[in-house]
Amino acid sequence: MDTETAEKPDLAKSKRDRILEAAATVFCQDGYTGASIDAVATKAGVSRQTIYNHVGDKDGLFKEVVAALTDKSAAKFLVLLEEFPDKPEHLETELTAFSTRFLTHMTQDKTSRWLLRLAENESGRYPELFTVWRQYGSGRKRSMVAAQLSQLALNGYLEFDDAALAARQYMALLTAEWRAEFQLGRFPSEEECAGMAERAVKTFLRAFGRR
Amino acid sequence: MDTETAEKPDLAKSKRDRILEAAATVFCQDGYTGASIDAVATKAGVSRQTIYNHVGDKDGLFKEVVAALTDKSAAKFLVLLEEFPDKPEHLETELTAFSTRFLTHMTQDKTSRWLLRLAENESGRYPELFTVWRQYGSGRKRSMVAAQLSQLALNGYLEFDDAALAARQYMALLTAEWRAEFQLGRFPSEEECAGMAERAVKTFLRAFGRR
DNA sequence: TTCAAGTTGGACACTCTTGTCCAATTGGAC
DNA sequence: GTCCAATTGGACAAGAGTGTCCAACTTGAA
Repeated sequence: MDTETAEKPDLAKSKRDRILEAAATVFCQDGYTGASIDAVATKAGVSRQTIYNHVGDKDGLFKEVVAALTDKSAAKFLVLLEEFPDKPEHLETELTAFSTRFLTHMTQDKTSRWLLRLAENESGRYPELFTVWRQYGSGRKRSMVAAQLSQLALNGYLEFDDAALAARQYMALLTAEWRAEFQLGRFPSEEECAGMAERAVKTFLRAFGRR
Repeated sequence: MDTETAEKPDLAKSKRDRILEAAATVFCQDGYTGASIDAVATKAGVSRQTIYNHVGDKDGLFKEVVAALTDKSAAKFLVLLEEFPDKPEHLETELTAFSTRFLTHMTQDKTSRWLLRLAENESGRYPELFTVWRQYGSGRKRSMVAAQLSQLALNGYLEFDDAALAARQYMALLTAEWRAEFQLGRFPSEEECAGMAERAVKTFLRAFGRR
């Protein structure tokens, strides 16, 4: 109360979690070089030494953060994917509903946004980071989406030659407006996500829907 | 010859240009915080003091770089846009040809790639940088593309409700594969750009081409 | 030649960061 | 209460970066 830290020590969580969470924020905000261990320490409400005890050095901290975020994000996406429509009654409606949840997750979920930012920003410094992210993160997601789209095609809802390409284009359309407009600090509300998803799905179905 | 600098002092250019060019490279590679004036100086083949004489301080250097890149990129795009098909004989062929050049420019031209990277990475530190870039850079380009697409629609080649949305989705489709696959250091060859452009245009026309 | 402007490299003070060390403190298990 | 491990805060050396100062040097023009 008397200290000036308006941060969120957020007790109840383990020190380790608090460190990783704070580190994710700081890394994403300031980049690898700009991030200071001290900033992480104060944000986590922890002494600097404790961080060194847990993760060794700055590199270790960074890698732990990426690993943790990757796992978390993958788990969440798996849950999300279960709602992908199999044999929809109204394809457009149901695909839009799924897309809305997907986009909301990508844009609002801290984990996903952090990971995306880290992968895009620090890929120069950590080439393997981009590779891993592409393989386990976006790549894995895309191939899962491709599988779902294939099923829809098999069931006669869609028409395309290349499922992987369709999945890529689906995701590009879904994030088109977000990338152009929001990207920076602010991020879209759920209503805005719904609008973007609706417009993306409409175009996607114009291209790939059964004629 | 006897020095170990494998860099490119690139005489003949004015000192100022060499400084800005080197600074662009370093800023994009290492980010704002990670970039050091010394690195810029040696890369430009110039003494550190000279940089301070020209641009004041690090902030000034950064802003000069962004301004220079913005101007350069805008000028190049204007030239490029003149080749956008007005009344094409074969829409798909001609739109693909333009898209190939557009994508090649975006992915291979150092200026564009640097600017895109800077805008995406440093928008946290310089919110107005993202704003300016969106307004004069990507936003301006998109609205020009939208105008061209409107003309095609008016001439009976395309069908859509919202030209701005169509332009956004066009650009998203165009860059879909690049964002997913390349992004990092490596960038696509002209043949790869042609392939990506072809696939993007095909989908775009499936969605918006005259039935 | 002489002058002036630009340039150079080196030295400098200052700040910030990393990573280490350590003595003091805490807090839970027994 | 006692013990033990984790934690804390502070001090510290080493390194890197910024921005300033300045004396020496180029270079082209008057």
